[in-house]
Amino acid sequence: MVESQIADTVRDRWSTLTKSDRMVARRLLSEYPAAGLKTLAELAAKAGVSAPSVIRFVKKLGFESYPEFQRELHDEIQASFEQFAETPASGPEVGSTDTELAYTQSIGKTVQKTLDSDVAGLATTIARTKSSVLCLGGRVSQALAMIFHAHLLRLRRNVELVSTNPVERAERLMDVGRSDLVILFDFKPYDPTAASFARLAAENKATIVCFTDFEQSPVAEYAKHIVLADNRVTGDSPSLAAALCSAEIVLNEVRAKVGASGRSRSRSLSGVPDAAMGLTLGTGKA
Amino acid sequence: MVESQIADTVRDRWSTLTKSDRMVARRLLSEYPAAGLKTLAELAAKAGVSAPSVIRFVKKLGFESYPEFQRELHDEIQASFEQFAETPASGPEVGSTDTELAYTQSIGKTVQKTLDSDVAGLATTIARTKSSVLCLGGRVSQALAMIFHAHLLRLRRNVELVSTNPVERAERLMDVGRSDLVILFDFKPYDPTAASFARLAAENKATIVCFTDFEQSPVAEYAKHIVLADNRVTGDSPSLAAALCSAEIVLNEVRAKVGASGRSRSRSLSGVPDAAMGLTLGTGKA
DNA sequence: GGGTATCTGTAATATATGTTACAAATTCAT
DNA sequence: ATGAATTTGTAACATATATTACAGATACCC
Repeated sequence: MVESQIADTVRDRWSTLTKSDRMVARRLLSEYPAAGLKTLAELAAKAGVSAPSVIRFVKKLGFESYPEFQRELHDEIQASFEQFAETPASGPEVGSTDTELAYTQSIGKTVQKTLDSDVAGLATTIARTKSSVLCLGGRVSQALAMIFHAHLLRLRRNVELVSTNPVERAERLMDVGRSDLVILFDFKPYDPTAASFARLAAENKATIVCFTDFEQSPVAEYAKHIVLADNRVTGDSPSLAAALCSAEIVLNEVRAKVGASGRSRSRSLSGVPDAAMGLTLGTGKA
Repeated sequence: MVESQIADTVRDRWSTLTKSDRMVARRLLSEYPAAGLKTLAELAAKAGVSAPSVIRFVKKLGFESYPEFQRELHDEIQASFEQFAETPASGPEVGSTDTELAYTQSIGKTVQKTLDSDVAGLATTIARTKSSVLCLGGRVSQALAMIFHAHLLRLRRNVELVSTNPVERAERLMDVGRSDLVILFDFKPYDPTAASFARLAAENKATIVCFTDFEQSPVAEYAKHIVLADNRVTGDSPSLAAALCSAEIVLNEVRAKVGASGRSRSRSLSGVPDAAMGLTLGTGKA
């Protein structure tokens, strides 16, 4: 299926969108493409913003006017329909037969998407050692936060893994401020705790980074940077493999940014018992 | 293919349509569905008829008005998109970047290897509810153990995540016996704690399962089942993405084995957690 | 904390849109 | 062919729509 050009543009420019823009974007993506076919006033009402905000949104995406935006959308829909009409009735069944293909496609899509997004900007933000970094995730995705934390620890200081314990989270939240960078991993089924944490952290002016799936966790609304990963590999159960890939890509970018300073830091840690993680070991033996 | 309700209606009523009606119908079907998304005047012009003719046409199809006709069309398009969203991307390797290729190849190799091994036998072992299951990993790979544990918890009972704390591990070890299943995740650089744990558990006649990389952790020596995953994606840093894939594949196999009984268990767990978290975190200042 | 810049909603406005009424054109039966 | 029935286009109209200008609100930066 053709990747949606407009939807992609929205996701790409996410970091440049204002609060109202994002409300519109969220509504548009969550009911794509039908939401964009409605009238200006209707879309505005559904998104919970005023009509001019929608106009500003579409103009920011590069369209001259709302009607022009709709024309583009029509073309896109038409293209999708025509493409699908050609497709023979083969291959909708993915999961059970060819797991390998499902995985490689999912990961391929995710990696491509991650590289297309503003990884460099995100890496710069993360590499900024003046801020403190807090890593946390949902019930399952906390594991990703753990991995991210473990690696980032070797690249910069002031990196912290926030416990899954709600009480500890609430306590930690009291000290979150402007100079903090909150990195959240939240995949469907979304964790309400994560959303609460993000909201309150955002109210305290912290910078939010969100790793989530294409459906986008509610956390994404508060996020300055969003990293998307496909989590639907087979029909069975959501996968975090692609998410881990995108996290690793970001980490590699941060590693490149940090460069020499990070390497010396890594060396200084290497004497700690059983803490070696081979970040600088390359292909050598342990 | 999706069945278009509106297009079908048009074809059904073809015999009742007048000359102008048919001009509109032909135009609509030949550029379906985009033609119906345009304004009344535009569709009329394209069809070569007057605006009122289009109105009469849609009313004849059973719609109250032209806007209502469009709303129906929107719903239909939305339904189609949601259905298509689940189909995989067509091109497996087109315009691939180096990173993307590295990941897809690594994962492809891993998945293939995992499927070739005795996943079914491993899944049967894991699904055997009489035994207790202990999940644990190394410094970083503990995260994989967490994910595995979180998912397995929904499929069977007596699943436990062993802390990374060496003291707690030693304590837990005292109760490990013949009926226990120890699932270890250990990737380079290998965690000596994991190896010790495996050795002692093996001495106590526990069954060992080991997820590791191609070089094979020392833990593999004691293992009844070994699941291998490639961890060298780029030169930068070892990756756990492929390992996660293999873990997910095993989990899916267990899920298939467990079947109905696990599903009811999953349902009973779904509402429980996070209720208190919402109370703790959700009542912040506005 | 005060000043600046940015964002957002309200209200006014010109335009476009769908609809209706009616008359001209076409079709069909006799 | 002629009149009745049906179909179609023109023009007027009320409404809805997208857009602009402006001012209040908010966020940001020294």
